[in-house]
Amino acid sequence: MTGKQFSSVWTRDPRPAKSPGRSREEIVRAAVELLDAEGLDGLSMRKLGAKLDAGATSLYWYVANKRELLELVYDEIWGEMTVPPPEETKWWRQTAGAFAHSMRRVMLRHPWSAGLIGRTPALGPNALEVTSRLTRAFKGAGFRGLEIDYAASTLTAFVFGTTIPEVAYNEAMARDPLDEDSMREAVERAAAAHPDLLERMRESKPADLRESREMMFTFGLAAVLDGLEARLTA
Amino acid sequence: MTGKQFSSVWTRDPRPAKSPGRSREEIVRAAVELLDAEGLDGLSMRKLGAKLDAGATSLYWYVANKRELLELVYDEIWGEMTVPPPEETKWWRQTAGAFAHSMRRVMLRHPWSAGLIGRTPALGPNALEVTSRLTRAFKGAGFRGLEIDYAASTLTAFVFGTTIPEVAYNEAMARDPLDEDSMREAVERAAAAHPDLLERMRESKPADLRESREMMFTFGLAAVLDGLEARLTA
DNA sequence: ATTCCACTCGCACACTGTACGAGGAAACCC
DNA sequence: GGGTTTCCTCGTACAGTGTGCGAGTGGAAT
Repeated sequence: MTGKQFSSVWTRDPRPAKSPGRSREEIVRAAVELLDAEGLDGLSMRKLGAKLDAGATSLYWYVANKRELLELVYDEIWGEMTVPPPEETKWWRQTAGAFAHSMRRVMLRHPWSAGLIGRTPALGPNALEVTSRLTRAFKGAGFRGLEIDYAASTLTAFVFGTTIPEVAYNEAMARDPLDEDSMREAVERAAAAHPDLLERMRESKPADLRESREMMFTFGLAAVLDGLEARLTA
Repeated sequence: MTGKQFSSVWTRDPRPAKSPGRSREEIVRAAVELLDAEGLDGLSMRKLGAKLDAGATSLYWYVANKRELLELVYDEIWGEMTVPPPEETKWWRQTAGAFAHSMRRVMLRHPWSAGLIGRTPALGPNALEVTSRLTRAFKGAGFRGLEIDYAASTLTAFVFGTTIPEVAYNEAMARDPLDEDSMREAVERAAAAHPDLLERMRESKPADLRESREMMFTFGLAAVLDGLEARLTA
């Protein structure tokens, strides 16, 4: 009553798509390819049109605007996440952990997704399926009422809160590769006034960056799951 | 050796700023005002110039490019976070919790910061000060070596992983206010095939959104801190 | 008086999302 | 057959973006 109607791609019915000319699926597929190749900023309606041998504005027949296109593409991401059906899993931590790792891997595989997650409404069928499984897993764990949502939110918040900086670093590095040494030196200079930070930096070798992130992730994940479990017995 | 030099605003020396005409501080202050008023997309060099009675390209004397400007305003955000010096705090959870709440409040106060956190290198003096205090707090808690970093990262990942969706929702709502009922109905229709999700939705009243978020945050924060504490005694 | 430096800024370029409306092509009805 | 309607494509245009370039200005130092 107070505002205008909520609108999303998932709200409206899609175009009938009778003729086999172009279709939403085709457009979304091309968009994902473009995004994988050139990142979120690399996706423009003109480029996407060109990739499909179409005029830029032709796409607007299938999609109301770019935001809607992104909503569609966003749901593809959720489709790539593998969450074992909680009913077939003995331990809820197994479901939750599998989801967390899968979500992180998907984000690293499609770095542009980091710019969408959390900012785009996740109402597509794939997103709902994942959310449903997660909900069932936490319910099966023993959470009740709102705490089911809280627990699920806490887990996903950790995953993408951790992964966004990773992705950002990767992307920046891919855009223009930086000299590791000069970077390290610059950071050390900036942190000169903070001996504790310098100490921390010296202890983390730059070589094992990939492995170090993996360790960081499993450490944090274990902590989050432990913390959730603690909330159960309380 | 393998790439080019790392460059950041914090790497280079700022302009001498002799004449009292314009200065970095003034520009950054105006940029923050503009960002608060119009959001991240609302900040353009032309608008910022106009606000300062200057041509758009005049700003490029003080700042190499827009990214550098954003690095500068980004550090302002860190400056607004209040972290009690860990040496004066009895319990590390107090420091960590205060930081978490403060970070969230700052993000809610400056919604545009959500688009910067995690994507922009946090090398400004304010960011370093906060990081240093956090490091000291976790060290004081008993963490050793890399786990100090892991613990701190886990905490901040949770905070901004949780807060980004909040901010995104607020911003979308501010941009064009939506009818709560139509939104709810749309979501219910989308989730029609998932009875567990419908059940969850019906249980959460829309009225107490603000309070519900607060509860969600304290729930998740407690879980994360518990989980970290568990890692200590292991 | 001349040179130099710190600074300002207009113009231009290539790019963005998308509103609009003119067209084509095929499918339907009489 | 002709006429009308529906689906679909796309050229053009508009208002905006970051920023490279080079010309210009005012004051201070020589």
